[in-house]
Amino acid sequence: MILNFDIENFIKDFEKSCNKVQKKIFTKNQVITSYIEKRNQFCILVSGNADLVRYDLNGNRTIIEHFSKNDIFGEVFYTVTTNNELSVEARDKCEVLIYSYNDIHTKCRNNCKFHQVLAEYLPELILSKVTDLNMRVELLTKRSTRDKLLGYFSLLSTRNFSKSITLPFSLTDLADYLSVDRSAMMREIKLLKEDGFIEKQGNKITLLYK
Amino acid sequence: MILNFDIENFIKDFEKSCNKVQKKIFTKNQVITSYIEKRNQFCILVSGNADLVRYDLNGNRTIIEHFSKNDIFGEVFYTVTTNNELSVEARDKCEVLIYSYNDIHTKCRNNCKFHQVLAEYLPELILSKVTDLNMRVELLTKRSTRDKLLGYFSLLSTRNFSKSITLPFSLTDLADYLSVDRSAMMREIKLLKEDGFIEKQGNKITLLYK
DNA sequence: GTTTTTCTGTTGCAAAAGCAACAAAAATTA
DNA sequence: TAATTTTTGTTGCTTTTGCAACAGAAAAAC
Repeated sequence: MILNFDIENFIKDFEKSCNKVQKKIFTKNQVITSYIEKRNQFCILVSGNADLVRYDLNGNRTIIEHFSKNDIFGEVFYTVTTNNELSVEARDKCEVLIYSYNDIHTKCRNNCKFHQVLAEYLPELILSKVTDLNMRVELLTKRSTRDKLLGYFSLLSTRNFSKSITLPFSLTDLADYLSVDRSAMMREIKLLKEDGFIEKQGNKITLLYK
Repeated sequence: MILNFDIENFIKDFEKSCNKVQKKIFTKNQVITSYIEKRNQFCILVSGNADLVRYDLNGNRTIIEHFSKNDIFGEVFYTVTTNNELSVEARDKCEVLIYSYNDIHTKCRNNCKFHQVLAEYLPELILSKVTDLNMRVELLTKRSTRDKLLGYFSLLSTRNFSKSITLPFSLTDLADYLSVDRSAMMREIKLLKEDGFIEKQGNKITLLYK
């Protein structure tokens, strides 16, 4: 997430100014949080990578969202229904700020600097999440696996200002992210190579089209 | 969208206090706005229904989002890429507030009441959009047409506190919203009836499960 | 009230995607 | 470094979905 302010510096300066905010460190594969109804947890990922994951009744795993530095998550953003088992899993070492977002109008009792600054930047943080989610919807509404793959690749390409991209996660995870069967996706990647759309070595992909 | 404040009253009181805000009325099938890069339009739907629609190169139409009273939209929320043709179309008579969201920190020069109140409620408005989008992602990541349909039906059912629901749009639109082929969706609805999951008369559906 | 348009419901066939299973490669852990 | 686990790549077969086309119903326009 690209922001106009440096969240890391902001945190360094203020994290100790409010005792309602917790900073926690998680290691790879640890569950950072599970989404539980009626709790208003709000988290900021200060460093590392994490995924919001759902396991459905058929055993399918879906990566609902992928989080990297500066991304925000937590059940404030989610209407939790009982048929979902949602949790945020650390992909690598993660530093996370956790606090409860009860009401934007209720200022922190301490009237601390942390909450003041956060309140100021909150709209931008959340707005940035909205644009992320809209891109996600854009991707998921593509009708075919091929279009999902090409859409995802060009998204990364645009972000990195380069025709060469490095996938931020494994192909297994990519399938769970695009919500398609892994083997079917692998087949489609092979066809994309054969049809001259892409070149691929490991998790590095070069776009040959447009 | 369910909010803690009444946007309609808010608008009645303040809409004339700021000359940068426009109120426009649209009739059925009119294009309210097209998403164009680098313009920061922000819109509030005061009344009526509208859809954010994309037409892809294969002629497929997708309803990216469905908007009703109090929903917000505009390209501030969207990273517009050139391969998308996105526009918001009025489903019926729509009252829309339109203004430019350049920077949350830049206060309106007039220092008007409108912008003051809006700035206060903006986080809530946007937050509510995030939860909407998350539900949309939840739905779109379902693997089969059947699961998408059942997921959508239970969503409406939960919202209305009733096992009987009335679809907010036509079946043709529903297919475009779930991003599936209409005839395939109709077949699946038939199977859901035959399997005793639902009952259907017109656009009213009764859930028989759970 | 008639015409025109849109929507619903259905079907046969084609194409795409899912499933299952396996071997090889790579990465991780012991 | 060896053993174990995870990931990648592949394929044959099955199921699901998409496409195209059409008729009747419903809604909208005239």
